[in-house]
Amino acid sequence: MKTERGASTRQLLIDAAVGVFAERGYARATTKEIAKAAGVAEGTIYRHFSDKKDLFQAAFIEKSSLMSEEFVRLPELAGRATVRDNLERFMRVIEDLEETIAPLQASAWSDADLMHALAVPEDGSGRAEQVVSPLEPLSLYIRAEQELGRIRKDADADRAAFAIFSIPFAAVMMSRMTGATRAKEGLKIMETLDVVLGGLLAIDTG
Amino acid sequence: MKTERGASTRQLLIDAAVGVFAERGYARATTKEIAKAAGVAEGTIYRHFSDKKDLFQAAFIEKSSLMSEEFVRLPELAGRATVRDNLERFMRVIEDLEETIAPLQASAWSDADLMHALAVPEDGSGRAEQVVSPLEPLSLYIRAEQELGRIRKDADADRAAFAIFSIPFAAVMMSRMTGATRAKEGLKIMETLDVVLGGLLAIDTG
Amino acid sequence: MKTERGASTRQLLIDAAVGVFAERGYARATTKEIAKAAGVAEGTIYRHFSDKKDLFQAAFIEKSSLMSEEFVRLPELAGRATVRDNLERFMRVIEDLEETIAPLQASAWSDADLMHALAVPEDGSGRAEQVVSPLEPLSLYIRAEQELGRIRKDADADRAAFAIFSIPFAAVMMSRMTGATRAKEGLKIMETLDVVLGGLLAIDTG
Amino acid sequence: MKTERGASTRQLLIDAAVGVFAERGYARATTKEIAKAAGVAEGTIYRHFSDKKDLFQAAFIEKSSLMSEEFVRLPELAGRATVRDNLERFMRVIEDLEETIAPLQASAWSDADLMHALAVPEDGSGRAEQVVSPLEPLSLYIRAEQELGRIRKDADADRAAFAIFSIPFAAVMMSRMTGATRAKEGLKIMETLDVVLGGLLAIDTG
DNA sequence: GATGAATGAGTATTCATTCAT
DNA sequence: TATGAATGAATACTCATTCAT
Repeated sequence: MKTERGASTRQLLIDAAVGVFAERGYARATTKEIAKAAGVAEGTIYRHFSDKKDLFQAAFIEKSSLMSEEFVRLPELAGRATVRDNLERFMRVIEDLEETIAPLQASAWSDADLMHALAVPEDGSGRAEQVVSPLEPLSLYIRAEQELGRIRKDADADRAAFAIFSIPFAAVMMSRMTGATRAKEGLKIMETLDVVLGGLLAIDTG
Repeated sequence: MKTERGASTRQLLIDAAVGVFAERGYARATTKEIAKAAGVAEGTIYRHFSDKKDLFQAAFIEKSSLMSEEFVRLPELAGRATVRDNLERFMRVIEDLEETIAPLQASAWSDADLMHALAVPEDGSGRAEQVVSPLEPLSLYIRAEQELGRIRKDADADRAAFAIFSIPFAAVMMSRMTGATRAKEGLKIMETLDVVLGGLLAIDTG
Repeated sequence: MKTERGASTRQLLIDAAVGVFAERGYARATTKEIAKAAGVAEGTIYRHFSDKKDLFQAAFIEKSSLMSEEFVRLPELAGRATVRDNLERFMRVIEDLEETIAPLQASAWSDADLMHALAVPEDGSGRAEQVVSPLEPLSLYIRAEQELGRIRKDADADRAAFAIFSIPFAAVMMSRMTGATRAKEGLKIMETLDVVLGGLLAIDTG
Repeated sequence: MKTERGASTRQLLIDAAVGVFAERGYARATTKEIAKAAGVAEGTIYRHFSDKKDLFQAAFIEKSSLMSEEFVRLPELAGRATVRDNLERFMRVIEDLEETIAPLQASAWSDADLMHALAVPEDGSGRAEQVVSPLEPLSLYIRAEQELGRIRKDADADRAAFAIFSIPFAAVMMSRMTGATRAKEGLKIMETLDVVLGGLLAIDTG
């Protein structure tokens, strides 16, 4: 689009789409409803996006990118404060991230084409590259702390990152699945983190 | 169902529905495809189920129940073999469980009515009650091992159960989301479990 | 379709389609109008035909086949009556044929896919084989008369067939193009035939 | 049009429209494509033409007129060169003419309004009158040659003109209908003309 | 005059559900 | 019970036309 008007309409549509896709899922979200939510005519969608899939993709990338910026800077925390505080920060961000993105991901769940579109954007613009997996910064952070001696060097950093990541990820997913609106509190993320930090096995020897 | 024939048709439909719903998601699964997979005519579905939603519900309960039986017996493992082996067994079962049920859950993700149907079955039979959360048996097992001294008594059993459960859960979810067909292997569940068993924090003092 | 009911519905649709396509052209003919003309619901079309193009094709083949049977037998006329009478018969049949088929052909005129579909039916049933070009029987007839000495042996039979065929073909086309409803009479087909039979060039020598 | 710029834009649009209408047919030609072909914005079309139909009409008249000029002068050939050469020239011109106009005519084929528009131009300028049927000049030419004794006087000139005209007309139409891109060559126009020139009937007596 | 974003009625097609057989 | 033809509301997408800039 070449005008400001067009650009803002595009944004209106993306915002509306995020809401409608998250609420209804990809298949049940209608272009009619999205257009209405954006306050434009249905046909207007197709001036800005080639089809519904393209709009979904744009909505997904938009939301992912917003989070990414904050995320990428988290490994800088290494060495500051305490490991526990830093990991809590990671988990909170992952929680927010998933809370926003998971509904969109899940809404695409069983559409093979859509899944593929999320992985490889059509226009080859490389915009998807900006979407950083939450695992990488976390892995980097853990490695940095291992260097600093605050995390056990015998732990596999990538596996540790996955173990940590899984907790808020599962928490968000489960709370949506069970329909709980505020399951987070009940999930006591910090106590769960403490289990991972301390380990489970009883130390046999004195 | 009053006749053998009717009962088996119903079962054929449920089995077919589980497969189709899991593969395509609720919205994209068509009654035509389900009927074809079951080897019956489309209209036959409506002799056994009031509508598509009802069929979905039956399929969901069916799968959930099947898994539950195996699951409920797992706590008996306490004290036998090693904690690590037993937890691996738990994780493998959770992996299988989620691989079957997660697609069904996710397919209902953003359909309010469908969500409600999963929580409160229409016929009031309470059959849904049979659907045991994977967390409870795991929690029971951990508590049992704590009694036996093989798991640290200062760990919160419920939180520990959630931490363990999250790993295969997230593994299955992520592999579906990224479209990976066999991401499980790459996820190295056992190494991840070891991280949780051993803990992350470096032990400061000698 | 497996029932009589289905078969007759299919025929109703083909008949309705022939009318609507001929009247409105392929692009302007709506499935809604065709369904209405057939007295069925719109969705019913898709139980019998995979899409609009398939319906068009069926309508086209239906009409073409009807004519073909009569056509193929015309070469048997060779040697009987007079050449002029026989060629008149050919021209009348071509006239009828084109009057029925031309509207359908023209309606597909600028749709490349549709054109292709007319040439090569999707199902590979070979039904299109039945659709005989009007040129071939005419060519056969001319050759037969050449053998019998009633048509000049130095004339190229295929070219002669095309020259004869062109007359009723152009007559029908032109009358539609100019919107004339009964241009045929004005076109005086027989007088035009006489021109071709007698030749145009003045015979130079005495 | 009052300015140079406006006039040339109008012409650009007409030229673009001729191409697009001929290629796609009226119904499938989009204003967007025509505007793009003309190198102007879509809205610009409506500065010069009241609607799509009006543009079509202008395109049709334009092409018809262009051809007419060349056509009208052809009867002057009478007496020069050979009848065969002159008629070949006629046929080639008719071929070109139909190749350009036939797609436009056919594209209007089954649109009653469009047909009417071709017959009676909206602006009442009478420009349509300029569109000469190809038959008239040909008929004039034949009559002239009959006077000169190079064409049989007993032939009906109007019918002879139609017989000649039908050949390239049918050739162009058939080649479009069968989708053949270069069917013309295969149609051997000259050999077909020779059939008409020489006549078909065997001359029985010496 | 020219632009191109916006419009919204219109279109082919899908699919859960009904019902006569 | 089972069938499968028929239904028609719903949906993504198109495109001629309008209009603010």
